[in-house]
Amino acid sequence: MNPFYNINSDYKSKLLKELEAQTYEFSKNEEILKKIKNRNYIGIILNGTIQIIKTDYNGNRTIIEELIENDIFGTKISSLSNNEYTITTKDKTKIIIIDYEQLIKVNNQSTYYNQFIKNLLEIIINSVNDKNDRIEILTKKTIRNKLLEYFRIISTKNKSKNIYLPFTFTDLADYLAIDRSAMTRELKYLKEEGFIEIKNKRITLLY
Amino acid sequence: MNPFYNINSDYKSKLLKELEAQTYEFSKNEEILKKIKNRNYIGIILNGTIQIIKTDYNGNRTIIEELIENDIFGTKISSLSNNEYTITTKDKTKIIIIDYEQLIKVNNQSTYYNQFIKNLLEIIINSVNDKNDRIEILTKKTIRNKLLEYFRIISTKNKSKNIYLPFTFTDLADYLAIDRSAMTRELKYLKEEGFIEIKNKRITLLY
DNA sequence: ATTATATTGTTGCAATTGCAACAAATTAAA
DNA sequence: TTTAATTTGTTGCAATTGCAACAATATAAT
Repeated sequence: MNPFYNINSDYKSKLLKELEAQTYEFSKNEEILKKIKNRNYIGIILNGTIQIIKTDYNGNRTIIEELIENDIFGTKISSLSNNEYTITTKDKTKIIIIDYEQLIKVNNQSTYYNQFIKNLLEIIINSVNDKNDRIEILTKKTIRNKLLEYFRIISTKNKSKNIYLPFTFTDLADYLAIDRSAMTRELKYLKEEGFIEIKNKRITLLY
Repeated sequence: MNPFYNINSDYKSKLLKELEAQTYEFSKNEEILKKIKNRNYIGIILNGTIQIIKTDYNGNRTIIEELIENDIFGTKISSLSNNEYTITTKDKTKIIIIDYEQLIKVNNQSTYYNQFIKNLLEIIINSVNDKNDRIEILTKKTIRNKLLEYFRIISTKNKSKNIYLPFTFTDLADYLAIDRSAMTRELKYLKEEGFIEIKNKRITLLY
């Protein structure tokens, strides 16, 4: 869903001006937004891809989420107040930053403002779904069950037995919060037992 | 935050009527809402406590979340379309159910409606925070680190070294998605090593 | 107050996992 | 196209964990 759905471009400009929204552009593999960490903000991705990455004191890297065009993120939405987190672009990326207090506290009764709030509500409700999926996976106790749950969710979402990994296997292990080599081992067993087939980044479910 | 913040009781009634909201009352330990599972809804807890509980095919029970007055839940917000999930009351509980499509699709430009949407937005943004915390914990690899992360989050939230468990140890194990007996063992080690002190449901951090 | 139910504590053991340390293969950069 | 960097595959081994099966407490119900 587009955050500016049902808002024409004149009103969109007006809205962004009223909210004192800032537009930023970043190139590939840039770590962004280190500066505004102490403010409470909501960000909207106009185009490109970002990853929210966590690196703990041991150096363990975990991909918290990968976001694309029209996804939103922000201090409250993505645990970004914690400074173990970084936001990194995967492509050339353009974003908009809106101050959260400004967004909520402003008393604007215009149609375009109300429509915008409603759009944000829909987007966030959908993003909560993704977090629930992640929790669903992480609560599985074995590596095998985490993998199968991950496959099930993607397969259901795309109505296909073919799963195209949106990132590397290394990243997948981070996402599932498991050891990479142990994951590779388990994938091998799943192949040997005839549950799946793997060709590069495409995994096919045979059940 | 109250979902009806800044909406007086006349407008509140009007709003709920326009949205065809349903009010339900349940007694303690009732499993609720089995009937409306195929509709997409948002629920608001007026008073009481509910738990969203998941029981998988192995019979493993996991508390997904515990919600109280003014919290909201719903199909998209809480993975409730999956029928491994149940909602159970912990106390006498009163809730309101609003049809999601009705809420979003209706074209109502009244102030109270817009205020309500805005309130829901704020509530959901805050609830996303809780899910992030849960993910934070679940991505820790050892039982010890899961426990310490859980303690850290509660302690930070309440600005206190004393943590009062909001549920039983059995439930805590479910919440952390770990084996209960293994958790008890790890808590014993943490006590022996002088990191924590436990008295009934109060855990004191000694570091 | 007695009984029934639920929670907590404990422990041995097998299974699973993370870790470390590589080699092989793939992808990106110079 | 050669070199560098990253990703993938593999395996032994030690550490962690889940599981099962209880006993001991604590809480709730009659």
